[in-house]
Amino acid sequence: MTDTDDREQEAKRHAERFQRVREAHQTEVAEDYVELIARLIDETGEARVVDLAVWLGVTNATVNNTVQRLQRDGLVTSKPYRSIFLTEAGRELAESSHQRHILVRDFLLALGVGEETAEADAEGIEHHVSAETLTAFRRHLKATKPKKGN
Amino acid sequence: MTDTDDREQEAKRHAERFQRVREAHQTEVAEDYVELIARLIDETGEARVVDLAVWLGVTNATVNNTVQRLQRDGLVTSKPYRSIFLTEAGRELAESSHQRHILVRDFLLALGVGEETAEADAEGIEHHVSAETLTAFRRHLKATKPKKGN
DNA sequence: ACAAAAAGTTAGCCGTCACTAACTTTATAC
DNA sequence: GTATAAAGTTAGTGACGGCTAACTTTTTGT
Repeated sequence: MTDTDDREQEAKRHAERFQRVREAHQTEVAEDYVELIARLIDETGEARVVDLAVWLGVTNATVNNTVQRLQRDGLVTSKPYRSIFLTEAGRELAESSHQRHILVRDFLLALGVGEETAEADAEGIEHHVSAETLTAFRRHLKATKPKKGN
Repeated sequence: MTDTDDREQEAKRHAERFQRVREAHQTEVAEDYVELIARLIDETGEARVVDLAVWLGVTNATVNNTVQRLQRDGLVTSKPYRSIFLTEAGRELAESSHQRHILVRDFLLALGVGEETAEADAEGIEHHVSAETLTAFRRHLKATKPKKGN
């Protein structure tokens, strides 16, 4: 029954891929929030609920809920009616998410995708790119981009 | 106050990107299901709840709920205790999802990403790739892949 | 300094997508 | 042809991520 075994193995691998996608979904929101919080702090000095709401296109109430979850999960700290800060873990997650984001975006740009589309697609894609694929992106950028240094 | 206006515009664009990602999320599950249903029908003659459950790595009960939603949304038909069929709309969605899936996968393979990683990443990425980016992927494949017909 | 506006919070709601447990229906194996 | 196994269904639960409405706190403008 090697055929059956093969089929079962394939189903198993298929299922594992889907489980990985589901897991990625659970961290997406957290990554988007900390990335934006880091940016707002960097550019404006602080991250407020109302700014996150505007930049994410959701209501204040939604931001509040999410920030509480992030706090529960040790990514941010905030006291009532005050602005939001990143913990060390939050800062690290923000930094790695940001690096990945710009790599994906730059890769799409290098492929000839337009600015706004690259930015938009990167937002969705970045959460689903493995380390191996990121490496491939980097390799491609190095191979094609060097406009000056060649 | 052009600075403020610029900032507002940027925030607005940012928010729109996130809204697009959120919309994509709502269709992801539907796409994964119809794609798999089409495949199972093609390869085994029918799509049963238990097979979907195994291939997706979820329980029968979860598949049942989702299939009912898909039926409500006009993508599949099924009678109690019987196998699942695609509607015309479901078939079309399955076909376009499949095309997109193999394009993304082949693109990753062409970049030098390994088989299993390409397959896994494609599963997550495919739902977030715009038509423009797909075109860029196709262009890249044509430019690099032509092993025979050149 | 105080009224009005802005920001933040809380409560309650809803849909999605998971789960388990208990049940019914269909298929299978004598 | 009936008992058992497999498949499918239903009911109830829970987390997440969104919403509105009502409320409180802070900020702002005069």
